[in-house]
Amino acid sequence: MLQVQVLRSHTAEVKQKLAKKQFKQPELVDLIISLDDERKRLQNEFDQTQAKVNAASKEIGKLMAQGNKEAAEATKLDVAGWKAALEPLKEQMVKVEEELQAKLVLLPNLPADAVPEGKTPEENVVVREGGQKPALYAGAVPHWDLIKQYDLVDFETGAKITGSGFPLYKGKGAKLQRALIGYFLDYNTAAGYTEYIPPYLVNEASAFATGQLPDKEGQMYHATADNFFLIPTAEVPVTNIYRDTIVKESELPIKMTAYTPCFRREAGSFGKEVRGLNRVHQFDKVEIIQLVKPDASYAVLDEMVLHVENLLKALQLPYRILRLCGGDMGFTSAITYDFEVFSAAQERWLEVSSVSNFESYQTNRMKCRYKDENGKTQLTHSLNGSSLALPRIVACLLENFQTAEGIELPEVLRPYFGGTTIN
RNA sequence: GGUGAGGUGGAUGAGCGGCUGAAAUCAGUAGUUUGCUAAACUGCCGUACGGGUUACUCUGUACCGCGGGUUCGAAUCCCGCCCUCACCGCCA
Repeated sequence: MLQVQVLRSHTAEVKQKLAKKQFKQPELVDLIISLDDERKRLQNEFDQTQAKVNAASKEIGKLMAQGNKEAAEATKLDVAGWKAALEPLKEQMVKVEEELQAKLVLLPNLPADAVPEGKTPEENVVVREGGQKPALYAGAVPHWDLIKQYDLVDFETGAKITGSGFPLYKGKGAKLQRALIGYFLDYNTAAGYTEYIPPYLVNEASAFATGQLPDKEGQMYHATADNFFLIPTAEVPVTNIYRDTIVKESELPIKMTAYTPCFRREAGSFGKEVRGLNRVHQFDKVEIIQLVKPDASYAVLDEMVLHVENLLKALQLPYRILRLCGGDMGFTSAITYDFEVFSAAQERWLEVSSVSNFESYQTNRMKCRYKDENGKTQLTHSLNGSSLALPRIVACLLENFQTAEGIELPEVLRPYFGGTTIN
């Protein structure tokens, strides 16, 4: 979340940036500042009264030790009076603080200057394209047909076991998943990312820290008996490794990668858009995450974009990189690049990665800080990106590399797949 | 799941109603000295939110797993919860 201090010192600028993100309640900023004023006032009054109580309590101890019982009893009466005053103060303080917090989490992150103006996905800006769109042979079909033809994924049985959107990978389909995960992780660790296998369920505090709560609970599966949430992305458990920590400056940047299944309820959409592997409730993804010094975060963002781009190049997939406009960005992000690959048989661009800089928005919630060279404690910046999400990569691989004889996998995957062709 | 023990600052670990925001040791850090692939000595060394100054300093409050309670006063007593460890049970 945003820091109240920033709202205070750059009020007009904050409102202007919120508008770029299509945020419609600029008056919240003023409300938050006035709530914070009230909070300070109450705390000041509370602290001063509490200080009197503390001083008197010490005095009582001394008087008792001297055997001056009368004076001690008299002082107790004073204390009783102050304590009576403290109670309503405390109540108000808690109330104001809760309200302040409740309002503060409603403010999305501020967009970076480089973020284009715009409301809808149509206004996203294509930064660059790469790779070659393949010329498919005459018999080419969409991936859902290929999946049937080669018996790679059994959606019907997945639906029987759980529900629609829970694919059952099978045979070479399952092996391809494993190959991709292995390749992606090796690619990431070679670039200096430390591999993790995190828990796939998280508690409320973790879901809050990365911004899934309070307002995206509808997106997550909720294990109510224990109040755990199934992770929608590895970002949640992995970023939370550093919740409530102060790291040394020398430890930065912290680079982490993890494969996890991801669970998303994705309520409300259907049809061709979600056919086959285009959109599912459970999917596999390898994520990269960095915690860095604030002044480094934009260079790191570029580095991560390049990292993902090179991965797509290695897979020989036609791709394009979009800079999302203010209205299409996520709530917690300061700037986001989406990566799309061209699924040749569907003739559609499919999103396979999203790389974002969150600046200090997540780390402020998480209380992830570092000590700078002056010994001052500062928030780190956090970034993450998919490297990569599997289902749409699979869809694209199947469609783009199909031949009459089978699917000829790109070079880099062959050692992991243990073969060259799906047939 | 059952039983028992325990959760104190970066680590180990003392304190078990007021002198404790917290001993000691280690680690860290700044310096002094001797000198050499290091040792000795000295200082500093938690976080958050305030006040005041806004440069350093100064000052208030809160925090000893979390939340409540008792008390003039709680790390210290009581209750609930969470977590860790050990043993048993069950199990991939």
